[in-house]
Amino acid sequence: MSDLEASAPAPRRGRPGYDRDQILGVAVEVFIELGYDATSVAALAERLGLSKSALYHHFASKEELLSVALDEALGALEGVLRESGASRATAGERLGYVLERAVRVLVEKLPYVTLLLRVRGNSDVERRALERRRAFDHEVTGLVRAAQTEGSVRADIDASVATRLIFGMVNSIVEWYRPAGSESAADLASDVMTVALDGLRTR
Amino acid sequence: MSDLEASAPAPRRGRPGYDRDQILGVAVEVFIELGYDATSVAALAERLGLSKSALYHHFASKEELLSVALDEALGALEGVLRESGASRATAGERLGYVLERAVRVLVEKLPYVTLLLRVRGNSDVERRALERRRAFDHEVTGLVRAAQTEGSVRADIDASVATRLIFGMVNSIVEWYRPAGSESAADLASDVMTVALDGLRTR
DNA sequence: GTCTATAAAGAGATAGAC
DNA sequence: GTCTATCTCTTTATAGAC
Repeated sequence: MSDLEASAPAPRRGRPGYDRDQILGVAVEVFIELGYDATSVAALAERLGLSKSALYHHFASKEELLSVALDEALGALEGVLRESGASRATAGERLGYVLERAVRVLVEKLPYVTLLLRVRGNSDVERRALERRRAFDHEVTGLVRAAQTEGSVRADIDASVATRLIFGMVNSIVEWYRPAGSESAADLASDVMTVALDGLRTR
Repeated sequence: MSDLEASAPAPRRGRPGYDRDQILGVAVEVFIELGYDATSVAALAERLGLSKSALYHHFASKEELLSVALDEALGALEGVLRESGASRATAGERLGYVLERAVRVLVEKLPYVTLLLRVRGNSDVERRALERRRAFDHEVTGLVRAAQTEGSVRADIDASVATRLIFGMVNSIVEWYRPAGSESAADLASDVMTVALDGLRTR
Protein backbone atom coordinates (compact mmCIF):
# COMPACT_ATOMS: atom_id res chain seq x y z
CA MET A 1 0.00 0.00 0.00
CA SER A 2 2.48 2.64 1.17
CA ASP A 3 5.55 1.11 -0.50
CA LEU A 4 6.91 3.54 -3.04
CA GLU A 5 9.75 1.45 -4.40
CA ALA A 6 10.08 -1.91 -2.62
CA SER A 7 8.41 -4.19 -5.17
CA ALA A 8 11.70 -6.07 -5.75
CA PRO A 9 11.68 -9.80 -4.88
CA ALA A 10 13.14 -9.12 -1.41
CA PRO A 11 16.92 -9.45 -0.86
CA ARG A 12 16.99 -12.63 1.34
CA ARG A 13 20.32 -12.10 3.01
CA GLY A 14 22.66 -14.87 4.22
CA ARG A 15 20.94 -15.87 7.45
CA PRO A 16 19.40 -13.25 9.74
CA GLY A 17 19.04 -9.66 8.50
CA TYR A 18 15.29 -9.63 8.63
CA ASP A 19 13.16 -6.64 7.65
CA ARG A 20 9.66 -5.96 8.96
CA ASP A 21 7.82 -7.63 6.08
CA GLN A 22 9.74 -10.87 6.32
CA ILE A 23 9.22 -11.02 10.06
CA LEU A 24 5.54 -10.25 9.67
CA GLY A 25 5.12 -13.05 7.15
CA VAL A 26 6.67 -15.64 9.43
CA ALA A 27 4.78 -14.35 12.47
CA VAL A 28 1.43 -14.62 10.68
CA GLU A 29 2.24 -18.22 9.75
CA VAL A 30 2.87 -19.08 13.37
CA PHE A 31 -0.20 -17.17 14.57
CA ILE A 32 -2.31 -19.29 12.24
CA GLU A 33 -0.68 -22.55 13.28
CA LEU A 34 -0.98 -22.06 17.02
CA GLY A 35 -3.59 -19.33 17.30
CA TYR A 36 -2.63 -15.75 18.14
CA ASP A 37 -3.22 -16.08 21.88
CA ALA A 38 -1.44 -19.39 22.18
CA THR A 39 1.61 -18.04 20.34
CA SER A 40 4.29 -16.76 22.70
CA VAL A 41 6.85 -14.21 21.60
CA ALA A 42 9.44 -16.85 22.46
CA ALA A 43 7.84 -19.22 19.92
CA LEU A 44 7.93 -16.49 17.27
CA ALA A 45 11.59 -15.77 17.97
CA GLU A 46 12.45 -19.43 17.82
CA ARG A 47 10.73 -19.87 14.46
CA LEU A 48 12.62 -16.87 13.12
CA GLY A 49 15.89 -18.10 14.52
CA LEU A 50 16.17 -14.87 16.51
CA SER A 51 16.18 -13.84 20.11
CA LYS A 52 13.10 -12.19 21.54
CA SER A 53 15.01 -8.91 21.82
CA ALA A 54 15.87 -8.91 18.13
CA LEU A 55 12.18 -9.33 17.40
CA TYR A 56 11.27 -6.45 19.70
CA HIS A 57 13.74 -4.33 17.75
CA HIS A 58 11.43 -4.60 14.70
CA PHE A 59 8.01 -4.54 16.33
CA ALA A 60 7.08 -2.81 19.55
CA SER A 61 4.82 -5.64 20.69
CA LYS A 62 3.15 -8.87 19.74
CA GLU A 63 0.02 -6.86 19.19
CA GLU A 64 1.66 -4.57 16.65
CA LEU A 65 2.38 -7.64 14.52
CA LEU A 66 -1.30 -8.52 14.69
CA SER A 67 -2.39 -4.99 13.88
CA VAL A 68 -0.22 -4.67 10.77
CA ALA A 69 -1.28 -8.10 9.54
CA LEU A 70 -4.99 -7.37 9.95
CA ASP A 71 -4.57 -4.07 8.12
CA GLU A 72 -3.08 -5.91 5.15
CA ALA A 73 -6.17 -8.11 4.83
CA LEU A 74 -8.71 -5.37 5.48
CA GLY A 75 -7.05 -2.97 3.04
CA ALA A 76 -7.30 -5.52 0.25
CA LEU A 77 -10.95 -6.34 0.94
CA GLU A 78 -11.92 -2.68 1.18
CA GLY A 79 -10.15 -2.15 -2.15
CA VAL A 80 -12.49 -4.67 -3.81
CA LEU A 81 -15.50 -2.70 -2.67
CA ARG A 82 -13.95 0.58 -3.85
CA GLU A 83 -13.27 -0.84 -7.33
CA SER A 84 -16.73 -2.37 -7.65
CA GLY A 85 -18.48 0.97 -7.96
CA ALA A 86 -16.81 2.33 -11.08
CA SER A 87 -18.26 1.50 -14.50
CA ARG A 88 -20.67 -1.24 -13.44
CA ALA A 89 -24.31 -0.44 -14.10
CA THR A 90 -26.41 -2.90 -12.10
CA ALA A 91 -26.20 -4.07 -8.49
CA GLY A 92 -26.12 -7.64 -9.75
CA GLU A 93 -22.98 -6.92 -11.77
CA ARG A 94 -21.31 -5.16 -8.86
CA LEU A 95 -22.20 -8.06 -6.54
CA GLY A 96 -20.75 -10.58 -8.98
CA TYR A 97 -17.55 -8.55 -9.20
CA VAL A 98 -17.24 -8.31 -5.41
CA LEU A 99 -17.79 -12.05 -4.94
CA GLU A 100 -15.26 -13.09 -7.52
CA ARG A 101 -12.66 -10.54 -6.44
CA ALA A 102 -13.16 -11.39 -2.76
CA VAL A 103 -12.32 -15.03 -3.50
CA ARG A 104 -9.15 -13.89 -5.27
CA VAL A 105 -8.13 -11.63 -2.39
CA LEU A 106 -8.67 -14.56 -0.02
CA VAL A 107 -6.29 -16.66 -2.09
CA GLU A 108 -3.68 -13.95 -2.72
CA LYS A 109 -3.55 -12.86 0.91
CA LEU A 110 -4.51 -16.22 2.37
CA PRO A 111 -2.57 -16.03 5.65
CA TYR A 112 -3.57 -12.44 6.38
CA VAL A 113 -7.25 -13.02 5.67
CA THR A 114 -7.17 -16.27 7.65
CA LEU A 115 -5.87 -14.36 10.64
CA LEU A 116 -8.52 -11.67 10.17
CA LEU A 117 -11.31 -14.22 10.11
CA ARG A 118 -10.20 -15.67 13.43
CA VAL A 119 -10.23 -12.39 15.31
CA ARG A 120 -12.86 -12.28 18.08
CA GLY A 121 -12.52 -8.80 19.59
CA ASN A 122 -10.26 -9.59 22.51
CA SER A 123 -8.42 -6.25 22.48
CA ASP A 124 -8.70 -2.77 21.00
CA VAL A 125 -6.74 -3.82 17.94
CA GLU A 126 -9.07 -6.77 17.38
CA ARG A 127 -12.18 -4.70 17.98
CA ARG A 128 -11.09 -2.09 15.44
CA ALA A 129 -10.55 -4.85 12.87
CA LEU A 130 -13.98 -6.32 13.60
CA GLU A 131 -15.51 -2.90 13.10
CA ARG A 132 -13.96 -2.62 9.64
CA ARG A 133 -15.16 -6.15 8.81
CA ARG A 134 -18.68 -5.23 9.84
CA ALA A 135 -18.59 -2.14 7.62
CA PHE A 136 -17.53 -4.32 4.69
CA ASP A 137 -20.32 -6.83 5.33
CA HIS A 138 -22.82 -4.02 5.64
CA GLU A 139 -21.90 -2.60 2.25
CA VAL A 140 -22.19 -6.02 0.63
CA THR A 141 -25.60 -6.54 2.23
CA GLY A 142 -26.70 -3.26 0.61
CA LEU A 143 -25.54 -4.60 -2.73
CA VAL A 144 -27.54 -7.82 -2.23
CA ARG A 145 -30.62 -5.84 -1.27
CA ALA A 146 -30.29 -3.65 -4.36
CA ALA A 147 -29.90 -6.75 -6.53
CA GLN A 148 -33.09 -8.16 -5.04
CA THR A 149 -35.00 -4.96 -5.83
CA GLU A 150 -33.56 -5.09 -9.31
CA GLY A 151 -34.74 -8.69 -9.72
CA SER A 152 -31.37 -10.34 -10.31
CA VAL A 153 -31.19 -12.01 -6.87
CA ARG A 154 -34.03 -14.05 -5.34
CA ALA A 155 -36.07 -11.98 -2.90
CA ASP A 156 -37.54 -14.81 -0.78
CA ILE A 157 -34.51 -14.77 1.55
CA ASP A 158 -33.61 -11.80 3.75
CA ALA A 159 -30.68 -9.86 2.24
CA SER A 160 -28.72 -9.99 5.47
CA VAL A 161 -29.14 -13.76 5.82
CA ALA A 162 -28.28 -14.34 2.16
CA THR A 163 -25.13 -12.23 2.46
CA ARG A 164 -24.02 -14.03 5.58
CA LEU A 165 -24.58 -17.47 4.06
CA ILE A 166 -22.71 -16.62 0.86
CA PHE A 167 -19.81 -14.91 2.62
CA GLY A 168 -19.75 -17.74 5.13
CA MET A 169 -19.13 -20.02 2.18
CA VAL A 170 -16.48 -17.71 0.72
CA ASN A 171 -14.69 -17.18 4.01
CA SER A 172 -14.61 -20.88 4.80
CA ILE A 173 -12.19 -21.25 1.90
CA VAL A 174 -9.34 -20.23 4.20
CA GLU A 175 -9.94 -23.40 6.21
CA TRP A 176 -8.94 -25.79 3.45
CA TYR A 177 -7.73 -24.14 0.22
CA ARG A 178 -3.99 -24.40 -0.41
CA PRO A 179 -2.58 -22.79 -3.59
CA ALA A 180 -0.19 -25.69 -4.10
CA GLY A 181 -3.00 -28.16 -4.84
CA SER A 182 -4.64 -29.07 -8.12
CA GLU A 183 -7.29 -26.34 -8.04
CA SER A 184 -6.22 -22.90 -9.28
CA ALA A 185 -7.61 -19.68 -7.87
CA ALA A 186 -9.58 -19.23 -11.10
CA ASP A 187 -11.18 -22.70 -10.78
CA LEU A 188 -12.02 -21.99 -7.17
CA ALA A 189 -13.61 -18.63 -7.95
CA SER A 190 -15.61 -20.26 -10.71
CA ASP A 191 -16.85 -23.04 -8.41
CA VAL A 192 -17.85 -20.52 -5.77
CA MET A 193 -19.80 -18.45 -8.29
CA THR A 194 -21.56 -21.57 -9.57
CA VAL A 195 -22.65 -22.81 -6.16
CA ALA A 196 -23.56 -19.35 -4.88
CA LEU A 197 -25.63 -18.41 -7.91
CA ASP A 198 -27.07 -21.75 -9.09
CA GLY A 199 -26.73 -24.19 -6.19
CA LEU A 200 -25.88 -27.88 -6.13
CA ARG A 201 -29.09 -29.32 -7.55
CA THR A 202 -29.19 -30.63 -11.11
CA ARG A 203 -31.87 -29.29 -13.43
CA MET B 1 -25.59 -39.52 26.95
CA SER B 2 -24.88 -41.42 30.17
CA ASP B 3 -27.58 -39.75 32.29
CA LEU B 4 -30.04 -42.37 33.48
CA GLU B 5 -32.48 -40.13 35.27
CA ALA B 6 -31.36 -36.47 35.30
CA SER B 7 -33.65 -35.04 32.60
CA ALA B 8 -35.32 -32.73 35.13
CA PRO B 9 -35.03 -28.96 34.44
CA ALA B 10 -31.96 -28.64 36.71
CA PRO B 11 -32.45 -27.61 40.36
CA ARG B 12 -30.78 -24.12 40.28
CA ARG B 13 -29.96 -23.80 43.95
CA GLY B 14 -29.80 -20.53 45.87
CA ARG B 15 -26.37 -19.27 44.84
CA PRO B 16 -23.41 -21.63 44.34
CA GLY B 17 -23.99 -25.40 44.43
CA TYR B 18 -22.90 -26.03 40.86
CA ASP B 19 -22.88 -29.42 39.17
CA ARG B 20 -20.66 -30.37 36.23
CA ASP B 21 -23.18 -29.54 33.51
CA GLN B 22 -23.87 -26.06 34.80
CA ILE B 23 -20.18 -25.32 35.14
CA LEU B 24 -19.51 -26.68 31.67
CA GLY B 25 -22.20 -24.46 30.17
CA VAL B 26 -20.76 -21.31 31.68
CA ALA B 27 -17.19 -22.30 30.81
CA VAL B 28 -18.10 -22.85 27.16
CA GLU B 29 -19.69 -19.40 27.05
CA VAL B 30 -16.48 -17.83 28.32
CA PHE B 31 -14.30 -19.92 26.00
CA ILE B 32 -16.29 -18.58 23.06
CA GLU B 33 -16.15 -14.99 24.24
CA LEU B 34 -12.43 -14.84 24.92
CA GLY B 35 -11.11 -17.83 23.00
CA TYR B 36 -10.05 -21.01 24.77
CA ASP B 37 -6.37 -20.11 25.00
CA ALA B 38 -7.01 -16.58 26.16
CA THR B 39 -9.35 -17.78 28.90
CA SER B 40 -7.59 -18.20 32.22
CA VAL B 41 -8.92 -20.51 34.90
CA ALA B 42 -9.13 -17.42 37.07
CA ALA B 43 -11.47 -15.81 34.54
CA LEU B 44 -13.67 -18.92 34.51
CA ALA B 45 -13.82 -18.97 38.30
CA GLU B 46 -14.70 -15.28 38.41
CA ARG B 47 -17.53 -15.71 35.91
CA LEU B 48 -18.90 -18.59 37.98
CA GLY B 49 -18.57 -16.67 41.21
CA LEU B 50 -16.29 -19.40 42.51
CA SER B 51 -12.69 -19.77 43.53
CA LYS B 52 -10.31 -21.59 41.22
CA SER B 53 -10.10 -24.45 43.72
CA ALA B 54 -13.86 -24.97 43.70
CA LEU B 55 -13.67 -25.23 39.94
CA TYR B 56 -10.87 -27.77 40.13
CA HIS B 57 -13.09 -29.80 42.43
CA HIS B 58 -15.44 -30.42 39.47
CA PHE B 59 -12.99 -30.71 36.59
CA ALA B 60 -9.45 -31.96 36.75
CA SER B 61 -8.14 -29.34 34.34
CA LYS B 62 -9.06 -26.58 31.92
CA GLU B 63 -8.51 -29.10 29.16
CA GLU B 64 -11.06 -31.54 30.58
CA LEU B 65 -13.69 -28.81 30.22
CA LEU B 66 -12.72 -28.46 26.58
CA SER B 67 -12.72 -32.20 26.00
CA VAL B 68 -16.21 -32.76 27.42
CA ALA B 69 -17.59 -29.78 25.49
CA LEU B 70 -16.15 -30.96 22.17
CA ASP B 71 -17.54 -34.43 22.77
CA GLU B 72 -21.02 -32.98 23.19
CA ALA B 73 -20.85 -31.34 19.76
CA LEU B 74 -19.20 -34.25 17.97
CA GLY B 75 -21.61 -36.80 19.43
CA ALA B 76 -24.59 -34.85 18.10
CA LEU B 77 -23.10 -34.45 14.62
CA GLU B 78 -22.12 -38.10 14.41
CA GLY B 79 -25.68 -38.97 15.44
CA VAL B 80 -27.02 -37.15 12.38
CA LEU B 81 -24.91 -39.30 10.12
CA ARG B 82 -25.95 -42.46 11.94
CA GLU B 83 -29.65 -41.64 11.53
CA SER B 84 -29.29 -40.70 7.87
CA GLY B 85 -28.66 -44.26 6.75
CA ALA B 86 -31.88 -45.91 7.86
CA SER B 87 -34.90 -45.93 5.57
CA ARG B 88 -33.68 -43.43 2.99
CA ALA B 89 -33.26 -44.85 -0.48
CA THR B 90 -31.17 -42.38 -2.48
CA ALA B 91 -27.94 -40.57 -1.68
CA GLY B 92 -29.67 -37.30 -2.55
CA GLU B 93 -32.30 -37.93 0.13
CA ARG B 94 -29.68 -38.86 2.71
CA LEU B 95 -27.66 -35.75 1.86
CA GLY B 96 -30.71 -33.53 2.22
CA TYR B 97 -31.45 -35.09 5.60
CA VAL B 98 -27.87 -34.59 6.81
CA LEU B 99 -27.81 -30.95 5.69
CA GLU B 100 -31.06 -30.04 7.36
CA ARG B 101 -30.32 -31.96 10.57
CA ALA B 102 -26.80 -30.52 10.75
CA VAL B 103 -28.25 -27.00 10.72
CA ARG B 104 -30.58 -27.97 13.56
CA VAL B 105 -27.75 -29.51 15.61
CA LEU B 106 -25.78 -26.31 15.08
CA VAL B 107 -28.65 -24.30 16.50
CA GLU B 108 -29.52 -26.67 19.35
CA LYS B 109 -25.92 -27.05 20.49
CA LEU B 110 -24.77 -23.65 19.30
CA PRO B 111 -22.09 -22.97 21.94
CA TYR B 112 -20.63 -26.47 21.80
CA VAL B 113 -20.47 -26.57 18.02
CA THR B 114 -19.05 -23.03 17.93
CA LEU B 115 -16.25 -24.16 20.21
CA LEU B 116 -15.65 -27.25 18.07
CA LEU B 117 -15.35 -25.19 14.91
CA ARG B 118 -12.65 -23.01 16.45
CA VAL B 119 -10.38 -25.87 17.45
CA ARG B 120 -7.04 -25.85 15.60
CA GLY B 121 -5.20 -28.90 16.90
CA ASN B 122 -3.09 -27.30 19.57
CA SER B 123 -3.10 -30.27 21.96
CA ASP B 124 -3.97 -33.98 21.98
CA VAL B 125 -7.54 -33.22 22.97
CA GLU B 126 -7.91 -30.79 20.07
CA ARG B 127 -6.26 -33.15 17.60
CA ARG B 128 -8.59 -35.98 18.55
CA ALA B 129 -11.57 -33.69 17.98
CA LEU B 130 -10.22 -32.61 14.59
CA GLU B 131 -9.83 -36.25 13.63
CA ARG B 132 -13.50 -36.92 14.37
CA ARG B 133 -14.49 -33.81 12.39
CA ARG B 134 -12.47 -35.02 9.44
CA ALA B 135 -14.18 -38.42 9.58
CA PHE B 136 -17.57 -36.67 9.55
CA ASP B 137 -16.60 -34.51 6.55
CA HIS B 138 -15.26 -37.55 4.74
CA GLU B 139 -18.54 -39.42 5.12
CA VAL B 140 -20.51 -36.43 3.85
CA THR B 141 -18.19 -36.12 0.85
CA GLY B 142 -18.98 -39.74 0.04
CA LEU B 143 -22.67 -38.89 0.15
CA VAL B 144 -22.15 -35.96 -2.24
CA ARG B 145 -20.17 -38.16 -4.60
CA ALA B 146 -22.90 -40.80 -4.60
CA ALA B 147 -25.52 -38.13 -5.28
CA GLN B 148 -23.47 -36.94 -8.26
CA THR B 149 -23.29 -40.47 -9.66
CA GLU B 150 -27.01 -40.77 -9.10
CA GLY B 151 -27.61 -37.53 -10.97
CA SER B 152 -29.26 -35.53 -8.18
CA VAL B 153 -26.25 -33.26 -7.55
CA ARG B 154 -24.37 -31.40 -10.30
CA ALA B 155 -21.23 -33.26 -11.33
CA ASP B 156 -19.22 -30.35 -12.76
CA ILE B 157 -17.75 -29.52 -9.33
CA ASP B 158 -15.46 -31.85 -7.42
CA ALA B 159 -17.37 -33.61 -4.61
CA SER B 160 -14.80 -32.61 -2.03
CA VAL B 161 -14.89 -28.95 -3.05
CA ALA B 162 -18.69 -28.92 -3.16
CA THR B 163 -18.90 -30.47 0.32
CA ARG B 164 -16.45 -27.99 1.75
CA LEU B 165 -18.26 -25.01 0.26
CA ILE B 166 -21.68 -26.16 1.47
CA PHE B 167 -20.48 -27.06 4.95
CA GLY B 168 -18.48 -23.85 5.05
CA MET B 169 -21.79 -22.09 4.57
CA VAL B 170 -23.53 -24.22 7.20
CA ASN B 171 -20.75 -23.88 9.75
CA SER B 172 -20.55 -20.11 9.33
CA ILE B 173 -24.00 -19.94 10.92
CA VAL B 174 -22.37 -20.11 14.35
CA GLU B 175 -20.72 -16.75 13.65
CA TRP B 176 -23.96 -14.80 13.55
CA TYR B 177 -27.12 -16.81 14.29
CA ARG B 178 -28.71 -16.14 17.67
CA PRO B 179 -31.89 -18.09 18.61
CA ALA B 180 -33.40 -15.00 20.26
CA GLY B 181 -33.72 -13.16 16.94
CA SER B 182 -36.59 -13.09 14.46
CA GLU B 183 -35.48 -16.11 12.44
CA SER B 184 -36.43 -19.53 13.80
CA ALA B 185 -34.28 -22.61 13.38
CA ALA B 186 -36.81 -23.92 10.84
CA ASP B 187 -36.59 -20.71 8.76
CA LEU B 188 -32.83 -20.86 8.89
CA ALA B 189 -32.68 -24.50 7.82
CA SER B 190 -35.06 -23.72 4.97
CA ASP B 191 -32.93 -20.76 3.81
CA VAL B 192 -29.79 -22.88 3.91
CA MET B 193 -31.41 -25.63 1.85
CA THR B 194 -32.64 -23.08 -0.69
CA VAL B 195 -29.28 -21.39 -1.19
CA ALA B 196 -27.33 -24.66 -1.13
CA LEU B 197 -29.57 -26.42 -3.64
CA ASP B 198 -30.80 -23.60 -5.89
CA GLY B 199 -28.48 -20.65 -5.37
CA LEU B 200 -29.16 -16.91 -5.21
CA ARG B 201 -29.90 -16.25 -8.86
CA THR B 202 -33.47 -15.63 -10.01
CA ARG B 203 -34.81 -17.77 -12.85
C1' DG C 1 20.58 -5.80 14.08
C1' DT C 2 21.49 -8.98 17.39
C1' DC C 3 22.59 -10.90 21.92
C1' DT C 4 22.23 -12.51 27.33
C1' DA C 5 20.04 -11.63 31.46
C1' DT C 6 16.26 -10.34 34.07
C1' DA C 7 12.23 -7.96 35.77
C1' DA C 8 7.25 -8.22 36.80
C1' DA C 9 3.03 -10.21 36.08
C1' DG C 10 0.04 -13.97 35.16
C1' DA C 11 -0.66 -18.72 34.05
C1' DG C 12 -2.35 -23.68 35.55
C1' DA C 13 -2.63 -26.39 39.33
C1' DT C 14 -2.35 -28.08 44.44
C1' DA C 15 -2.52 -28.14 49.82
C1' DG C 16 -5.22 -28.20 53.40
C1' DA C 17 -8.79 -25.90 56.31
C1' DC C 18 -13.87 -25.34 56.86
C1' DG D 1 -18.68 -27.88 47.69
C1' DT D 2 -16.08 -24.06 48.70
C1' DC D 3 -12.35 -21.27 50.51
C1' DT D 4 -7.32 -18.79 51.09
C1' DA D 5 -2.67 -19.29 50.29
C1' DT D 6 0.97 -20.85 47.63
C1' DC D 7 3.97 -23.41 44.26
C1' DT D 8 6.10 -23.46 39.89
C1' DC D 9 6.40 -22.32 35.30
C1' DT D 10 5.67 -19.28 31.46
C1' DT D 11 4.41 -14.96 29.83
C1' DT D 12 5.39 -10.14 27.73
C1' DA D 13 8.61 -6.87 27.79
C1' DT D 14 13.04 -4.22 28.99
C1' DA D 15 18.17 -3.15 30.12
C1' DG D 16 22.32 -2.79 28.35
C1' DA D 17 26.43 -4.93 25.99
C1' DC D 18 28.45 -5.97 21.32
